[in-house]
Amino acid sequence: MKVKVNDFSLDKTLSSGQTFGWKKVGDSWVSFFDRPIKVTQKTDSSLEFSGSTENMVKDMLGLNDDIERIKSEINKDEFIDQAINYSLGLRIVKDGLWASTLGFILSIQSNIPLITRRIRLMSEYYGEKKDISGIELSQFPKYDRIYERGYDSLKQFKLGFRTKFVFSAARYFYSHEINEGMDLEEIKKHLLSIDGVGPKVLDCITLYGLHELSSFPMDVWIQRTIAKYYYKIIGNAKSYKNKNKIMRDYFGQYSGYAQLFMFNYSRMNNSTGSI
DNA sequence: CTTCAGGGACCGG
DNA sequence: CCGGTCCCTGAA
Repeated sequence: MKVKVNDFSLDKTLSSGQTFGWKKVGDSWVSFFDRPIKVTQKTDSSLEFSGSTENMVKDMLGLNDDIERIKSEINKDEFIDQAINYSLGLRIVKDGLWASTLGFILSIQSNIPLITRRIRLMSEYYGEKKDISGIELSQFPKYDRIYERGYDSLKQFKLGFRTKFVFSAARYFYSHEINEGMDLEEIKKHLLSIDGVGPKVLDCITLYGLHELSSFPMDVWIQRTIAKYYYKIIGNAKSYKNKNKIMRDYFGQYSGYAQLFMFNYSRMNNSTGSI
């Protein structure tokens, strides 16, 4: 099936470090969260997909966002204007609660290639395997499998201090009902009670997992960037919470896109974060 | 060989 | 609010 797109780059979107559940095979990208999906960008304005409905695929890839309006709303200054122009085609994904929780716990003190590899190895061990038109896919590791196979099984992935975080998250999802239909504040409360989910990881989960576009995760790169270019509005605010509020008030309801563009832009000159 | 930083969280003071 | 510590990997 085909879908028309504009201002969209599948490569940029899926390799930008916001999602770790997609793999590039040839010219296509494949994922296996709940079901196997294959997406190929044919031209700048056309996408081909299989394995899911059009609306589901568009939802996962941020294609239902009014990108033109978003860009115009967050374009508050010259710096963000540069970041926007540098990030043409980049969208915010929607990975769902569990996938983003696992991904961003694994992202703690790590770089993108390392996170991607951890997810791949875990998928091969925990995930169901399926053969889709010649491509063998392993399912994204599910929390119930992780929990049931136990803590010791996790050690083989050498996650360091993240091992207990991952297990804590798996156990929490296993024994609590959390879903996207719940009130956002209630979801946040659940997530924060997981050992390994702090303010930054929480913001990543709401932004890239739930597609809550007003979230503004602040990693070390964003913190350096705002210290350099936004010191005037940051003032003497120091805590994560205070700086976060200032930036969200500044960029508004689509702050998340400002964050992604800034991250993408700041990562440009960084070798360790390269793909 | 050693050193150091990588999309932080947690704990103690 | 601040500083130390946590585990592992890859680059220098």
